Formats: sequence, C-alpha cells, structure tokens
Amino acid sequence: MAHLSAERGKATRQRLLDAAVALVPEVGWGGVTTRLVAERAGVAPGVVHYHFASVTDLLVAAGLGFTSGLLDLLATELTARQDVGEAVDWLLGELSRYSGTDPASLLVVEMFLAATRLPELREGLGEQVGRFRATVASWLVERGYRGDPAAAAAMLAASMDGIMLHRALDPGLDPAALGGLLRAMFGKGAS
Amino acid sequence: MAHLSAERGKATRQRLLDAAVALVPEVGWGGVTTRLVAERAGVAPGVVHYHFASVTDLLVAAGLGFTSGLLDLLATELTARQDVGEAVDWLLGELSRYSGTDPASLLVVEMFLAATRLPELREGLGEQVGRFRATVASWLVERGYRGDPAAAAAMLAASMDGIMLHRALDPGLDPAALGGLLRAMFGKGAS
DNA sequence: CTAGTATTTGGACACTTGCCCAAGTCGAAT
DNA sequence: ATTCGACTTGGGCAAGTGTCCAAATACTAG
Repeated sequence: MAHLSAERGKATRQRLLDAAVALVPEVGWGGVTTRLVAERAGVAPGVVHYHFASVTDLLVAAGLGFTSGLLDLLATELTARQDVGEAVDWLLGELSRYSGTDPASLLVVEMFLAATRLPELREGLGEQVGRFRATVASWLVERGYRGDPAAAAAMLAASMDGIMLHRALDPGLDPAALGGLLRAMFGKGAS
Repeated sequence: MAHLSAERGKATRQRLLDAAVALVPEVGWGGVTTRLVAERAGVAPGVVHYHFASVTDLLVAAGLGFTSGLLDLLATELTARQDVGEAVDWLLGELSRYSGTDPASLLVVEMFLAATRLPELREGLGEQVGRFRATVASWLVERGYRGDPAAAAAMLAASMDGIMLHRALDPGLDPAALGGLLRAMFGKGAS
C-alpha cells in the first residue's frame, strides 16, 4: 500500500483544518475562501476539494474539532475541583482569558451563528455542549448540590458565553466583578 | 424645493432598512447582497448605493436602528415594575419568545459578531448596551438593591444573551427552569 | 411652458467565488 | 522497469459580487 502517501495526506488534511481554525476568527466564517485557506496551509487551491467535499465541510470539521478539545479541557479541569465555589472561581479566571475578541471566542461565536444555518453543525455542537452540561451536572450532584443540577449546568454554560459576548462590546467588563453573583447562584445549593 | 421627491426618498430609504433587517436573519450578515436587498425592498439595484455609501453602511444603520428600538422597549418595560423579582420573571417570559433561531435573536447575534470587525458598529452597539445597563443599574438602586448594581445589570444582560445563544442549540432549554437561579442572584440584594 | 433638482433605472465594469479536472509527482508493490 | 494508487498541481469555468454611471423619470419653482 501507499504508506508515506497516506501519511502525508493526513498531514496536509490536518494543516487545512488548522488553517481553517486560524482563519475563521480573522475573516469570519463566510470569509474563508478556497484559495485563502489553501494559501494559509501552504498548499495548492485544488487540495481543499480533494480532502473535503466543500469549503463548508472543511469549516464544520475544523470547528467541531476545536470545540471538542476546548469543552473536554474545561470539563476535566472543572470537575477536578472538590469545592463548587472554587470551581466557579477557576472558571471565571479562565473566562478572563476569553476577551470576546480573541481568536477562540470569535470562533465559538461564529460557530453558534453558523449552526443556525447548518443542521450538521448544530447537531454536532449541540451534542458536545449537551455532554459538557451532563458532566457538570453529575459532578454537581456528587458535590452535594441541592436543586436542579441540569438547570445549574445550563445556566453556568450560558452565563459564560453571555459574558464573553458582552466583553467583546465592553472590554472594561471584568469577569471577576461578576464572580459574586455567579457564586450566589450556586452557593445556595452547594455543599 | 422638491417636497414629494424628498418624502418618497425617505420612504424608500426606510424600506431598504426594513428589508435589511428582515434579510440578515435569513441569509446572514455577509449574505445580504446589493441585488437581494434591492429586490426585497422592491426597488432597482442602483438605489442602494444612492441612499447608502455601501452595503455595509446600510447593514450597520439597519441593525443599530433595530437594537435601539428593542433595548428601549426592554428598558422601559423592565423599569416599569416595582418589584425586582417580578421584573426578572417578566424578562424570562420575554426571553421565551427569543428562541435563538427567530429573526430577532439571529439579528442580534449577527450584530455582536459583525461588531468585532466593524468599529463603527461596535461603538454604536456598545453605547446602546451601556445605556441599557446604566438604566437598569439606577433602577436597581431605586428599588433598594444592595450590592454592585452595575455588575448586576451587566450579569443580567449577559445572561439573557447567553441563554438565547444556547437555546439555539438546544430548543428544549426552558428559560423558566433557569428563573430560580437568576432570582437567586438578585434576591439576595433586592428590596 | 422651461429650468432645475431629487430620485430612480438598468446595465456595465472589474473582480472574486466555489468547484472541477487533465496532467503531473511520488513512493510502494510487482 | 513497470504498474498502480494516493496525492498534488495550476488553470479554467460559470456564476455572483460591490460599485459606478449615463440616461430616464418625477416633481417643484419660476
């Protein structure tokens, strides 16, 4: 079989995915073109449609790959904390790294938006977020959280994205200042 | 002077704005083209660049006009309530009308996103949201809210948009189920 | 009526887009 | 050396883009 060829193929495919992840925040979901992503990846324009059926397919695969890793990381770090309050604090600290105008934040918002028009993306992203919420919810139960853990997990995730969204408009909005309010939400039912 | 001409001019200009507001949720911010918006407004393609310097200019004006009216309405209704808890309940009820996939929600998210790349839009939208938060904050003080009213107003606004964003992915997410958590945030310091 | 202004028309311009494909490269198997 | 399959190349195509503009229209003022 063609061993080295296939390996190189996987490598360029990955470079296309990486280029797409970098490009979406820069020029927007709809601004990523065949030639642009090919140039960024250092390959000929035709390669894009050899590895992916369409530019949209490439973007969906790249986006879902990114969020999958991000959500896994967040869930792992979050549920590693013993105390709920401490976990919320950590999350807020993490949130201060997402200004709403940094590449990661922009990519996430672009994906939320594109998901409303791309059923495949909506299902994929919805499944990932659902898994994240379920993980957080069961962790809340373990920690002795009283109240609706599913609602709490959903509120936590939604608050994160909402704060990120508003920080894009008002860079002066300090996540730490909102910490007290968030803790008040969980403190009542936390262990 | 040309009276009727000017009047008709203002009318078609407004129809272009209305068409843009309707079109952005349908095809996306970047999907609104000169010919598309002209057709929707029932005018010739050239009219767009007679009334607006560019398609982007039209979109910015249309978007800011929409959010201005929306935020004014929300602020008015919200501050009309005497009780903070009652106001939060009303807001949650209102939120259930924004599924995250309805035209209004989509337009708002599109604007948040476009604002990151259009300084003029970011400033305009930021100013509107800032005014909304200030109104809510001073209303909280009036109602005897204890704690940081600016932070509370910011958290309220961010939560709204965050919930809206997540409802787009998970239609089963019920805003009412999150009401308790939101009230817990404000109840502590409310009158 | 004529002159003048505001608005509208529909087409032209140069340019970019996604996707396709014949030809070429490269390593592995025979 | 030859064949084979995976991968890559660079150009071509039809369709669509934003913007511009000369001509047509509609209206007011004199």
